[in-house]
Amino acid sequence: MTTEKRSTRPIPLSRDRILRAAVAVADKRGFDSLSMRNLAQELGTAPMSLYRHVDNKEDLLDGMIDIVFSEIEVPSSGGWRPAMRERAMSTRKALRRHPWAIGLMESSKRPGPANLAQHNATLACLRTDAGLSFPMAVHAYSLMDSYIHGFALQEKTLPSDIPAEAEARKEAVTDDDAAFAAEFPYLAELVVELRKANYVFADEFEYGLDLILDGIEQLRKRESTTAKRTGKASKKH
Amino acid sequence: MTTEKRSTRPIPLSRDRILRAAVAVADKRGFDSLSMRNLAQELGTAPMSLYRHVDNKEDLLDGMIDIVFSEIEVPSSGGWRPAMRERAMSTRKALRRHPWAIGLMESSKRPGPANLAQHNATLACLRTDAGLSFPMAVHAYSLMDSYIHGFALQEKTLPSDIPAEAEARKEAVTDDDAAFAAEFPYLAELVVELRKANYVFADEFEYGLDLILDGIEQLRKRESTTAKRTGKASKKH
DNA sequence: ACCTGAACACCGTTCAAGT
DNA sequence: ACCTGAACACCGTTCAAGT
Repeated sequence: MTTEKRSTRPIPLSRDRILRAAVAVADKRGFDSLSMRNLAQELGTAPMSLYRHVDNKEDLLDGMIDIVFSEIEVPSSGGWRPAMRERAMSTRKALRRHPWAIGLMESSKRPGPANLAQHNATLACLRTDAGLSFPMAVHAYSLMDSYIHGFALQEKTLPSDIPAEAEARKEAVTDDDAAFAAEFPYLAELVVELRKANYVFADEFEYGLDLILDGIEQLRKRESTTAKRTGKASKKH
Repeated sequence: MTTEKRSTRPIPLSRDRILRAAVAVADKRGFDSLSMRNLAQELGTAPMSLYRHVDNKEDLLDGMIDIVFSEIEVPSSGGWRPAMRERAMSTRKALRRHPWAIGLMESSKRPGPANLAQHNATLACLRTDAGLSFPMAVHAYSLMDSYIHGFALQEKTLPSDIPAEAEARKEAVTDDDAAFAAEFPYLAELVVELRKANYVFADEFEYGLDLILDGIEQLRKRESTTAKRTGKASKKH
């Protein structure tokens, strides 16, 4: 009897359950098809029932975004470089799982607890483990996150693993193959070369990431030698 | 009389006029408030009249995006580095003017002529002026565009010129200032330091850009010495 | 007091009725 | 043949009517 009752009204609605369902819908059916009505149906309730646990759709999105942040590994100890590298890889993986979050993670007017914890831990890593001055830590942070989110953005909309140009050309072919090659010779080369090399854009990520980490490493060295030269005045900045 | 007639039916509708009006609406009133109905009203026509010049809303967006591409300076000759730098700055400026374009420029399934010309010229610059091998040119391209678009993405949604954390903290203050500083000490430091330094996020762009250009410069050097060592075999790759 | 169906002001797009 | 108003299937959210 208790079982029967449970099957009729399975699980009580809660903010957490709503948020997780919303993430699942956005992942599975795409962000555009996530609507309050749609979500309510998924949960077996009326659309208006959601508004008891969620202020409005913006609030719903804020909650969803913090779930994504909670899936990103906080930079561990054991050297700033592997820690920052791991964080970058983890962020990219999370954004691959939840591509709809890419435009939204930077905005969120009232960042959730996971968001704050993630940012705090990353700053701690750059300041303490990497030993960067405050302005340098901000430079490094901005640079890395721009790259990570920008890469995720490019990756999101690439039709397959072959860049958009390849697709473009495939359509242009119907018009005039030779004319395309004449007008855009370097794009034509791109298509041929990428196909020849069995290119996968996804592999590009680590290449750029390591180049950036090298650059930050250079900053560190430059800064620590300056610090030695100018004495403890450097600690101020 | 002719004047009177012209004032009643001012300018005939055209694809170009529709696209420019759409860009203006998105710039001025925000992307979310750009609707076919809204746009038609702006142009003084019925919503359905637009469909004579535009397949659907997706087609409209494709056209708008190519207008943005047309505003980006094609990399000029005179050294790969200033050329690529100029292109980056120009792209960032265009994305600042049209923030709604950020998520969309990478996607566009059928890239427009300005898009193709821009990509072709950039590849030409990397291959010919910078003298990079094909795979290295792709690395450099992916890296730069990830950074540029990622930065634009961060910049778009930052409430003011002060990072989101500052705003977050401002709200957290109402709760408990000391508790926030205890839980997120590095974020608390961030807020204090940024305010002290009169920090403007916009200035961050060139710092990261130059670090990346330095990295690409390194790649070039490494590649040209390898080329010397291994002879013309390097030309193959 | 709590919950929620109907209603409102919007969408993009189809389609048939008007010229 | 061309153009376009009404209509359709959707939105997020308000609000008053139901319990």
